[in-house]
Amino acid sequence: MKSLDISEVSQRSGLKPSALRYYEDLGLIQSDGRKGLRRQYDDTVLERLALISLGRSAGFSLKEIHSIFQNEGRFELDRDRLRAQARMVEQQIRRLRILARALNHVSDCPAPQHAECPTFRKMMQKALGQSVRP
Amino acid sequence: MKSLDISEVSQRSGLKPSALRYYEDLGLIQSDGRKGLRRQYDDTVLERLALISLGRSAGFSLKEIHSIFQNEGRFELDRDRLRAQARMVEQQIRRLRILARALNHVSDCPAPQHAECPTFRKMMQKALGQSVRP
DNA sequence: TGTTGACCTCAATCTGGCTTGAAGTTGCAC
DNA sequence: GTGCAACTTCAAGCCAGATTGAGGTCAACA
Repeated sequence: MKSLDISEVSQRSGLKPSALRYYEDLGLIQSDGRKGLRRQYDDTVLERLALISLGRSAGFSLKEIHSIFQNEGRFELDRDRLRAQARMVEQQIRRLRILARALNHVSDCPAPQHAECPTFRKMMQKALGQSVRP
Repeated sequence: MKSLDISEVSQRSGLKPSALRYYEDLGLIQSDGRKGLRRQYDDTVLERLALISLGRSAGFSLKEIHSIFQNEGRFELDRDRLRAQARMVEQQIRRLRILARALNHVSDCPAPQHAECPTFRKMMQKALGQSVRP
C-alpha cells in the first residue's frame, strides 16, 4: 500500500493536481490522509481515476459517475443499474462503430460529394436511427 | 431536394432550433436559403446533423468536427486526416469496451470490494494503459 | 535553521455548448 | 387585410468541468 503524493498521482493519471482536488471536492476520490497539509493517496486511486476517465469518455457526467461509486469507496451493489450502464456503453460503442466506418469510408470513397454516395447515405440513415440523444 | 423548415429539422434531428442556429453560427451547417426571414434547409442537413451527433458522442468538440468538414460543405479530402480520426474513434471504442466489461464484471462479481478482485484489477491496469488522454 | 518549492484553501474566472428572453418580423389561415 | 404562431436577431445567462491567482503553510534539503 504505497503512498503517493498529488504530483505523482497527477503524473501517472494524466490529470492536473487542480483536477484531482476538484474530484476530491466532488467526492469522486479520497486522499488517504495528509502529510502535514499535503494529500497522500493510496495507489488504488489510480484505478479509480482510470475508471473515471473511462466513464467520462463514455459520455457520463461526473455526477453520474459519482452515483455509480457509492457506499464509501465500494462500488454500489445495484447490479441492475450497473448492467443498465453497461448497456448504455454498448449502445455508444455501436454509434462509434458507425462513425469509424463513416470516416474510413469517406477517406476511401471516390465520390466527389458524399451526399451523392449511396453507401454513405445508407450509413447516415443508420446513424440517424442510433443517434437520438437528449 | 425537399425543403425543410427549422422546426421540422429540429423534430427530425432531435436538436432544438436554438442549437441549429448555434451550429449555423459556427459554420457547421448551412441553411439553404430563406423564405422571408425563415431558414429553409435541404434535407441532406439531417445526415450532416447525424454525423455531428455521432462526432459529439465520440467526444469530439464542435471545433474539431468543424475542421473535419471543410471545403464548403464537402467533406475535406485530407484522407490521412480522416483515417487518423477514424483511428481515434477506434481507440475510443477499445476504451469503451473495457468500460462495458468492467461494469458487467462489477455487476456480477461477488467480491465485496473491487479493489480486492484480481479480475477487476487486471481490467483497470489495462484501462490505465488505454486511457491516457490530455 | 533558514529558505524554497511544492503543496494548501477559497473565490473568481474561463471555455464549451447551448438556452433564454426581449423586442421585432412575417407566412399563412381565416 | 388581419391576427397570430412561428419565426428572426442579439445579448445575456446557465451549467459542467475545470483552471487560475492570491495569499498562506510546511517538509526537506543545504
